Amino acid sequence: MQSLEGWFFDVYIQQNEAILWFKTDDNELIRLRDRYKNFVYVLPRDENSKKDLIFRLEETGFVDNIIEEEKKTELGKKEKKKLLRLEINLEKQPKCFLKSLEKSPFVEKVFCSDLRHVQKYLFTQLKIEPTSRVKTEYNADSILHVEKIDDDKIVPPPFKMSRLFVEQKLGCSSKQISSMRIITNNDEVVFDGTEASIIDMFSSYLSEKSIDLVFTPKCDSFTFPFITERALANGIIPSFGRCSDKEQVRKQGSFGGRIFLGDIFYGYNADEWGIAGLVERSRFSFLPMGLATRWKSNKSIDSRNCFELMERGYVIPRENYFESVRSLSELMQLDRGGLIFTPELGLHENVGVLDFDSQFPSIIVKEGLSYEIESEEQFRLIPEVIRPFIARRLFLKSIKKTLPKESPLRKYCEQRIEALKLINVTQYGITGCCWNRFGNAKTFEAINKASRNAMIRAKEIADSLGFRIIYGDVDSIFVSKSGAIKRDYENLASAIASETGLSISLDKHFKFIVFLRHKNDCEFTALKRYFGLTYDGEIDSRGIEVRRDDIPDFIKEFQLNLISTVLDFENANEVYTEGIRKGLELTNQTLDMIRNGSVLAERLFIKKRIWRDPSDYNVNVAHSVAAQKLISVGRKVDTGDNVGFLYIDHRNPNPLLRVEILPKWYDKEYYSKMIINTAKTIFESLKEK
DNA sequence: GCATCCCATGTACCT
DNA sequence: ACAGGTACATGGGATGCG
Repeated sequence: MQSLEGWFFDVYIQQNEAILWFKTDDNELIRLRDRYKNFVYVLPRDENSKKDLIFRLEETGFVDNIIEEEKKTELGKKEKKKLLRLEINLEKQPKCFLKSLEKSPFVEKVFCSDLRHVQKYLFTQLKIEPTSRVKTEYNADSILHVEKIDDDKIVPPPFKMSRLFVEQKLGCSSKQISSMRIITNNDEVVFDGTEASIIDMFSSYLSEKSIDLVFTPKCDSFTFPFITERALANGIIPSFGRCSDKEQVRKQGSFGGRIFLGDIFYGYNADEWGIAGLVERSRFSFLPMGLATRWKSNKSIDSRNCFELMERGYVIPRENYFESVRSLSELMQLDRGGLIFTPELGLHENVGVLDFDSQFPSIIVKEGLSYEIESEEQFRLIPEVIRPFIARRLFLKSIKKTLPKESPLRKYCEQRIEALKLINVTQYGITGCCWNRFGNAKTFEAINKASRNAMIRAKEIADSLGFRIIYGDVDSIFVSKSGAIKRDYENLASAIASETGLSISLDKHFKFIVFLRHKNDCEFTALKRYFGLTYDGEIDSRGIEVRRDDIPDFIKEFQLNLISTVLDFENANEVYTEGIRKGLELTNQTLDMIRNGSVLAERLFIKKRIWRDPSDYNVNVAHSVAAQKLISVGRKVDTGDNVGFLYIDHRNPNPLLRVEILPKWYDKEYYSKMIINTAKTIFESLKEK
């Protein structure tokens, strides 16, 4: 018998076996095997059907074993039902068999049939989350025992990740690889030459550097199929794993000891720090990293839900996409989302921003809100699932405070916090979602209602203590009281916290904050748009040009400078007089730069995302024209890609001549207007009073 | 023929 | 396949005016 201590790196199912990879503390990857038997549960229509069913199942040869078990079949119901557990032989490719089972007249319902094998193995056999720290005992290459070891370190497991970028040859009729660029931590290598040599160098690189994770944009939809196809075209049999296990990349990116990650990195980044966040997501969702980067919120949370339920004796119903039909009157009184308090236009001084911490997750836990609203049991799924992850996030937040700024440890910590934040908050989003197999619109509405009540309560308390509500959006309130200091706002937060039972704290303390005029409807104040200066000297803003990725760098930099120029004074009066005067000066200087052509065209690039196939735009909008131009020079553009362009002649009657994808010159009039609009954002709600 | 208004389209942002 | 709420620029047709 041998044993190892290290990290549970990956797992996939091959035939009737689970293949597990561990990374030891000596940086060695070890491949071990474990038995795995696929199974589903069946509820027969009645006693007679059961006998018929068992008889017929034994004849098919798909089923190795039939066991009668008592299981809970419905969330929130105590009742257990007698089910048949069918153990299915995977070598016979039982897909059609499962379909016929669902349709069989003897069968009332089939359970656990739409879980992946790897999920069934993890949830019912191994019961350890991928990426966990483990101690493993094994004999030859067969697993005897795996045990989880607590891991509360901030540093993630030492998985080595490379980022891969594949470039295509332009202008060729058959697409070919022109080069590959690989970045591992701070080392960058570029491979070029013949396709065969590039692919060869890539494979060698992976094994020589002992890379564990490969991240490449559009892995499944483009990059991976592309390099595989090009390898084959060059007579190379693609091998990018550490062993010759059957290719699994299409399903979950597992390649025998190496994982090609998908491109979902919500709340964290696909960089050297991002592994910490990825590990959190993988552990939460109880999925190997390949799936954790491919499955979006609904499926990831569903995965954790299924694990928790199976642990408690439930079987998993099939997803069904039919939401119960609602009458018009029901739809009319549907509970809407969060509450917004409309702000007063213009400049405010001394404003405190109080934020409920993780408002929706906290409400779910505090009120015990879950899919099973009228449950017969104590157990509530969503609170049970969220609670430990709220606690973990709070723990990490407290650690973060002790870590020096810019330190690697702090970055790891932040990534973990971000990943958990996203998981926790999307729990709310999926409660009423029709793709959620447990979804329940009433639950969604109950959470909304509780959120609004908390806001209303917060407002009442603030009012009663003499604070003025300046603005509020879903889980934050902006309040002011003349002469109030930081301490007063903190006390208000405590008062609200003890009244509502929800944690709330002072997030920012603005010296000046400006709420803006609605540009389309200028009688009103715009929501979700403001800028201001805190007592710490930080500029903060929402919604305006500086916050937008489709605004050129030059413009954003100008607006940021403008805000500091205007607000950098002791009192409101000075802002209205000196601030505005200096701001106008800056605006005119900047306009001159645009008009005399001294701004680099590169700095005026506009970046927009393409949300549909470039060919089916109805209108010749600038970014669609830019996409068409990129395609015409051989570049690949699909939905989700960013296109960069700049206006060269925005009034040209031919939409194709308005924009250009290469920086040559720019339309001075267009960008002057942009500067003016950007300045207007700052000035227009300031000028009166 | 031109300016102006309104509306649909399309994208991005906020929590 | 996470939600709802919101702002805004742009293009293009309809409308009005001379």
